[in-house]
Amino acid sequence: MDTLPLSRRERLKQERRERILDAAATVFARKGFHQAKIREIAALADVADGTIYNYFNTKFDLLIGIMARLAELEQLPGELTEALQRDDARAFFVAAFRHRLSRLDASDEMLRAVLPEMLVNPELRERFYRQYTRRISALLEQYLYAQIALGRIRSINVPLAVRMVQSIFVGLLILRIMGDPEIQAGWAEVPEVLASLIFDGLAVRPEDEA
Amino acid sequence: MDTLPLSRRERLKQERRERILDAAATVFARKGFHQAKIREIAALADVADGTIYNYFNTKFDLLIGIMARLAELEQLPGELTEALQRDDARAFFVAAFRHRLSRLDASDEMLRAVLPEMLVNPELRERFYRQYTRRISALLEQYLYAQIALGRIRSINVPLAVRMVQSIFVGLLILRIMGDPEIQAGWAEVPEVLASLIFDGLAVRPEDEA
Amino acid sequence: MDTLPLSRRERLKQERRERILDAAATVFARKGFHQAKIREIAALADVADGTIYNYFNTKFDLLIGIMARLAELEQLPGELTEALQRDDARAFFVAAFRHRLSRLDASDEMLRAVLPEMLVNPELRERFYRQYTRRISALLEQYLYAQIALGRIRSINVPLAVRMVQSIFVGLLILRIMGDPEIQAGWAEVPEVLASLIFDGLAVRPEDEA
Amino acid sequence: MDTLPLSRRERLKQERRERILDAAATVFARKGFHQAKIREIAALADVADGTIYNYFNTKFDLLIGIMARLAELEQLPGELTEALQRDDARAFFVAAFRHRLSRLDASDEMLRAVLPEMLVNPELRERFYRQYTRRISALLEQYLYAQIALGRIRSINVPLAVRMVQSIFVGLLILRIMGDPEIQAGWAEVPEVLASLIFDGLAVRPEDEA
DNA sequence: AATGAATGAGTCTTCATTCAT
DNA sequence: CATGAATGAAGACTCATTCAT
Repeated sequence: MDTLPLSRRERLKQERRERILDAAATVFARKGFHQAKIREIAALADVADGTIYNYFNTKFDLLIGIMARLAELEQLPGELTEALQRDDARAFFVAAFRHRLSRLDASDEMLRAVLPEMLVNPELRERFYRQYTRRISALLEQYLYAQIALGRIRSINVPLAVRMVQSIFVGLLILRIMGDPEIQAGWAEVPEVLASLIFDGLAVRPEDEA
Repeated sequence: MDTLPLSRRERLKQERRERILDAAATVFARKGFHQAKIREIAALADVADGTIYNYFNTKFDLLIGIMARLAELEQLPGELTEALQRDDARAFFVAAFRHRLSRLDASDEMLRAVLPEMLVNPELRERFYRQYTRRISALLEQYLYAQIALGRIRSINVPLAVRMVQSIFVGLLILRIMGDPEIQAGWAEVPEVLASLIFDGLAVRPEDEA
Repeated sequence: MDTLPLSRRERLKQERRERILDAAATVFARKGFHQAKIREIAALADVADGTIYNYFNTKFDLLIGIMARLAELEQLPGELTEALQRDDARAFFVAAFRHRLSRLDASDEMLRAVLPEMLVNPELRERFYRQYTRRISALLEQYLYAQIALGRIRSINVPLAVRMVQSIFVGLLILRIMGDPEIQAGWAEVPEVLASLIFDGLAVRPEDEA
Repeated sequence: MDTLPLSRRERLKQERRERILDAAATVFARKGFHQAKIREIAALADVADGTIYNYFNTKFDLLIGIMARLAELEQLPGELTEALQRDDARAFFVAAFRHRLSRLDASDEMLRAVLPEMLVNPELRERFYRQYTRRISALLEQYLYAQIALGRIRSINVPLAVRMVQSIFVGLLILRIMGDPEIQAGWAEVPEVLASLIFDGLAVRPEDEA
């Protein structure tokens, strides 16, 4: 966000901070927060143990740092807004799903780092919810309301439907972490199948029977 | 499973084992595996620290024990098989969803205890996947194939669709853990909305427009 | 010592006590006092853990019990007294050495059980010294003085010489515990070589040179 | 061995390591390996408990470290080689015995620390045997063979005789640990009496009778 | 007396954090 | 600021001993 010219020293500090966060995300994702040792993170970031504490007050703050980054990544999806204009509602959904999946991919490591601890730590949980989950919910709600207003999708309990769609993404992430082979093999097809499921529904339609 | 009359001593041991597992699930769910202290679990189970080790070799084995219980709970869903016979496919889905949600409720604490650590521990993950996730997937796949064969739902990529449905439940569980207020408020309506979403789809239907 | 007829019950108790001591000696010898677990001893003695405490107050008392047995074994060596009468002093020494070595063999397990802990525990050490080491020293001193009086061996610092001879046996025991292959291979020849060393000496004698 | 100038930090680390080993040897010698608490060792070495683990991985490794030191002390005995040249075989033996006894004195605490545990722990035993006992045996054997070749001592079963001589030293060490008063009082005379015993033998000689 | 499960004090070891250099 | 060794609090686990049955 800040693109002002920084002094060389400032820039180095910034870089080092990033290196530390990267390392932390990697190690947290690999071993979990509690199994991860500061020493490992320091080694991976190629700094001394103590140096980490010049950038972060506690090990926990590393998690907070990672989460902040995650939130940053959730930029306004200009592409989506564009897609929204298009006529084909189904195509929009496929695009939207694909977009979110790619986001998941991009932040996969960070999510793996943050998620498990979040389930367990109320403070982290609340932060995450405020900075991340709720934002996305709000965004999705807007989309749905808009689509409904445009007459492109049926009227539905929007807040709940949004949670379910979010649930799917969260759940997919977790099934993937769990190593489900079907998910891994079919990852590329997920957006299409998801659209088929959610947009078309499972019900047999008159036209299908035709 | 074994309902033979046990000696008094045997019965007491069985009970104590259960009390310990209950306590472990509660504390794990509340604080997470690593934050949970054996002493807390012992206190809650009203036994001495050492007693726990007469029943479980390590703290980790408590987690395994909880997971085994979870798997046990996944009995054959006789009710579902019944529901399957009914004509109304949509009603079946609502029933099925309601059934699974109630299962989630019943094992909520145990799931909260096991899930976070599972995301982080490969051994646990694999066990859970084998004992729990995969079983449910298989069950769901059977249902879907059967429903398709009966012409009650459209043909679809079954394995992937099943993962998505599972994802929804996993995701709902997690959103609920995260304390999302909409989920909590609308929990009772979830089965219906879910059916509407997945069975009917979001697409505007000709008849809707009528 | 007590050969009075005991009641059946008394006899069973006596036997059980012996079984426990045997088991303790075996396990102590194998793993050392601190590594040995009461449970192992109980298992080997084929009694319950708690039963051991009906016979001995503490684990340490098992060691004391073993030591008492060792002391009992050190009976008056009638054979030696006989040998003492014989003319051939050298033959006497060989016999005496052989006798003591066989004693070592007989109480090998108990010695292995007691010795290491003795080096470390002053109470045990003192007991052992009083009950065992000092007795043997006294016996040996008598022999030596007698032999010197009979003109069969040279005059020498008897107390110190006795300690050295004892040292040899203790040292041999330890080298054997350490698994020295030469000792093990040559064990049978030890008495002869020892006599050659101690009785004849290493010095070249005029008659040897002849 | 390494006498290169070390950085200040390196030197401090070296010193601290030595201090820890010293403290460990003292406490082990006093209480035995299992009775010794890390906390005591740390207190005696004037470091924090955790610091010990910056230098040694386990408590057991302290024992290994002590043993390594013991082995280091067994330098080539230049003095002995000299003594070997002298004509008087008996004087050589006295010198040799005195030398070894002084070695024992020097490493007394370390030996007390290591010996009892060695009798009980196969790994330690084997290490000690390889690094220490066997080396000394080999050295002694060389001496004896050389002396025999020089015609200064009688031909004898060298390997076994060497074990016996070693046994004496081991045994003396143990009798001393046991607090035998004669040994302690006569310690200074031991080399002479030992030479008298082993070199001259106990047998009455013609010249003695003269 | 025998049993064997319950007890809980005791200890090694880990590792986030501090701080002297 | 970077370093990395020192710190010491914390906790899982062991096992001799007790005691209800």
